[in-house]
Amino acid sequence: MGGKKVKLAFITKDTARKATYKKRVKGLMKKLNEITTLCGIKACGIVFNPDDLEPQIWPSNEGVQSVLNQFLHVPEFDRDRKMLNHESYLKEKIQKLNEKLTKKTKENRKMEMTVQLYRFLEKGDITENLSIVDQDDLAYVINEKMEEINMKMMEMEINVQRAPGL
Amino acid sequence: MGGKKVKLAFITKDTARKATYKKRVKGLMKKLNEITTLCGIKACGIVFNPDDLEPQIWPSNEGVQSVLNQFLHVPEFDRDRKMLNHESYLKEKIQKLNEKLTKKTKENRKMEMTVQLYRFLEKGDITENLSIVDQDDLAYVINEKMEEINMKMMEMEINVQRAPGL
DNA sequence: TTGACTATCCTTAGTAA
DNA sequence: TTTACTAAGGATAGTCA
Repeated sequence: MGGKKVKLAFITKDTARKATYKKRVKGLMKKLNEITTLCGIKACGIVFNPDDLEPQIWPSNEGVQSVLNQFLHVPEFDRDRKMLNHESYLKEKIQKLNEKLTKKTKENRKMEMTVQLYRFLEKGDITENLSIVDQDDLAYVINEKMEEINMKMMEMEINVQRAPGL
Repeated sequence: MGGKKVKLAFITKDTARKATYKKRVKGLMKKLNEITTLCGIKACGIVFNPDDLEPQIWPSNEGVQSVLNQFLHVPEFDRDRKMLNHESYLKEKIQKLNEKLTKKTKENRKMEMTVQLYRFLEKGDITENLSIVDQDDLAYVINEKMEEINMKMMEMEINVQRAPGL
């Protein structure tokens, strides 16, 4: 029935460890969002999961911005180009480029989702909550909504990273 | 007594906010430590506190660095390239090599991005980018960057199409 | 200011569907 | 595999020393 005390040690059982990882990453991100909101500060976290190869980064603002920074760098092109005169190497390069393209496309889709969420934040579904007239309550509802959206974004990122074939 | 439910909103009272900050940062770092141990992964957290000037980092700077260094130790690209001297060997093994190189390049690029993120967070453009807190500005920046990304993608497609004819 | 206390709320390990 | 549940342990807001 859950809730047992857990020894602070590596969980050897694979399924249990992964389940714990998922739950705790989610919890961590929530905590980060909370301290960010409550204390009006900036914070971020990075988790390197060997199973995913790709680090998980949060929260939203800095996360998005740093992701964008990464997009701006497309390294390795010039360095590799000199190898293109060898035919087999050329084919290999094409393969690499295609893979890069695929990856970029997927990342781009992820970005689009993020942008959509931010637009949703901007314009706001506040009209849903027309019954609320008190300003404090309204601000609170908005905050909760933002939290909800942030959590959804983070969950989406998890799902995207997990997607087979990425 | 304590334990009251707290609204997720900026704590305006100075002393209360600082007290909460202190407690929650401690809690966060503990959580980070736990997930690191339990799941056998690497993680780090950075909290920027305007009052402190120095960001709170877990684990230590050196710890974060060493974490990243681990990932930087991907096998050398040049070492594998030497095998390409003998064309016959290359043709025999080209398929395997393609896969191997592609995989390593991907890993390498991911790590480069990670390092960029770390640098971005640690020293770099934090102050620059922190100025963007307004949602409108953020959305605008995102849109701008997405255009740049699309341009890059187009460039990449052109390169891919050109390559076979070179 | 810090540290200790503790009622109350929160997180989550284990389980089951 | 994910989702839902919940007992139990954990985190912490308010308070006092």
